[in-house]
Amino acid sequence: MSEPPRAETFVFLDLEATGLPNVDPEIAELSLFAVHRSCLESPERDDSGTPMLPRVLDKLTLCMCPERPFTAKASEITGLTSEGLAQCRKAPFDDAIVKTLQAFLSRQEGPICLVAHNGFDYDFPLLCTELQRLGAHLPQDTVCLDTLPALRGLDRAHSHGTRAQGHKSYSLSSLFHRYFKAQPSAAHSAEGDVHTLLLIFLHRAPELLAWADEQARSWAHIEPMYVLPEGPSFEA
DNA sequence: TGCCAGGCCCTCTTTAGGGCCTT
Repeated sequence: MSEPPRAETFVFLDLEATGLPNVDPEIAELSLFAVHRSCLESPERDDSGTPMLPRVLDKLTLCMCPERPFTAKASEITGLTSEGLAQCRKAPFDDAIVKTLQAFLSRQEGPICLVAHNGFDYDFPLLCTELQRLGAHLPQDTVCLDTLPALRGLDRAHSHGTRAQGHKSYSLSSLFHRYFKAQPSAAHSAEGDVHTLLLIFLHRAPELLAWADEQARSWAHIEPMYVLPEGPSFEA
């Protein structure tokens, strides 16, 4: 198998949605932080040596009102409700969102690598579902990196089969706590979780960049989480 | 009443089971 193209921009991504894959969820909030490769290769650090967020950072965060209801748990942890989003006159994930997303990505030097935690099983297929519903596409050379299997794989390689890994948690908050000895801020807001994800990435940037260069998957290979039933569309 | 993901990983494994991870 040939190696993926070397990404020049990494777009860190998180979605908040109406539930888990078992309920065919819809996106209610998305957040993207775009960081050029050069800023990840040599991150700035504070006096204690902790990596800091790059100064040059494009951000995009949008809320949208899904057509289907939130599960109780999804509303509880995200703080989002259909009523609240509707009250603020938020439209669903529509063509305007797609255009904004595409414009955001077009500002970044390609190829782009989308980065999400558990992205292969959640964020990427869900975003793919919403884009497919609208007949929209991302740049053809876009690739994706899932930090969950990447970090597990890196740790496994380091442990050399000594079973040192045990039952270590690889949730976003557990990783952050392990690396920074602190609780992540604003958990389960899309922007908060992207912030946490980016700091986790920076903590192990050289390894993750090398992982991405070898193992990032083409966006074209991402399958939608679910396919919406065929039905008449009365939209103009 | 029953509806209620799924691929990956670990171990008390491989003829399997259970938990993680995302909202």
